[in-house]
Amino acid sequence: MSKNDLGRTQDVRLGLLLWFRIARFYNQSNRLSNQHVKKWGLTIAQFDLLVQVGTHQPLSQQELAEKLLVSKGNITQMLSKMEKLGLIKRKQEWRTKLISLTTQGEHLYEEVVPKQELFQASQFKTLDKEEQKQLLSLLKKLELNKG
Amino acid sequence: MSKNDLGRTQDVRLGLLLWFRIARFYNQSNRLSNQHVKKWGLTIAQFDLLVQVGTHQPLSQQELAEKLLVSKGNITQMLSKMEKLGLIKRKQEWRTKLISLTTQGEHLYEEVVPKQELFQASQFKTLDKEEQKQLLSLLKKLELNKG
DNA sequence: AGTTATCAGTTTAGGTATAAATTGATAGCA
DNA sequence: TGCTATCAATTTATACCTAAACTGATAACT
Repeated sequence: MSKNDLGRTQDVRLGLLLWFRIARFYNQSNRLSNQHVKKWGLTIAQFDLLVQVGTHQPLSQQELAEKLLVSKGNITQMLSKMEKLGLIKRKQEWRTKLISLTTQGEHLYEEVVPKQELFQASQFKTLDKEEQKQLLSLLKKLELNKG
Repeated sequence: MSKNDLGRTQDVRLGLLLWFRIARFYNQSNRLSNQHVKKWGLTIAQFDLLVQVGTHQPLSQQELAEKLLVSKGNITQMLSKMEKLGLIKRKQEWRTKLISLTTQGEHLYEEVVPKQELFQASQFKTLDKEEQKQLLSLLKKLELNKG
């Protein structure tokens, strides 16, 4: 194995380690968050949807899918469920359906969102403010990958 | 709002931003990886399982669940599928079942794993080596949260 | 031997997600 | 008017994942 190959192998290993750490943190954090919002009968996916609708209402299903980074099909399914739960409502407007919170949805929003956000943020408490900023800037740089 | 509250609000916001960035990167990376391993008829979950079995065989389903950070029930389901595909085999050994790759599984492993690992690692290419190490150390610190 | 605890794996029920094909409505042009 | 493009949302088929209850086998103690 040449010196160059060795270098590349180590780069791959570092990349894999990074990937593994991120996946591990993400999954664990998700599990914890799920347990947390269960108190209000919600799942994390439903909570995220509640936040986006509450923050940007009214908005189309298309927009919602983009904000939540999921497929349109997924949105259709989740909205059906949350419509049944009485948390959101759909209103046909030309070709699109505008989504907004019901009164009940608004109440839940006010009740849960601040608490869950606090909880979410607390998962980074082992890092001080400087480290958090550093992490954020590295993550931003990572996203340049997209194009 | 007091000066103190303002500070706390900003901490929460930073935490939320971090969470959002990580989720975004994780989901996107997963999607891309899924597209990549599809060439070999695999999904990312199946690929991950293939890697763990290939690296640690023979191992029990319990151990496999721990390595992959998923539930035992999930392992049961995935193994049934991959057994049908002829990639892995189970062997009852006392109370546990020992999992290992079939010949076909071995072949696929040799074929796919190096390529996919290269692909996985390449997702961090917008960071230089120093930045990658920095990111890794921040992520490690994050994991202390667990206990 | 008989009772109880423990533990690996399975089952069940339900939530989340995708890709790909389809529907149905609007828009724009021949 | 009629044809075609387009586009939001839905449907379909499939995969992943969990929590919680259950099964069945071994261990371990009296």
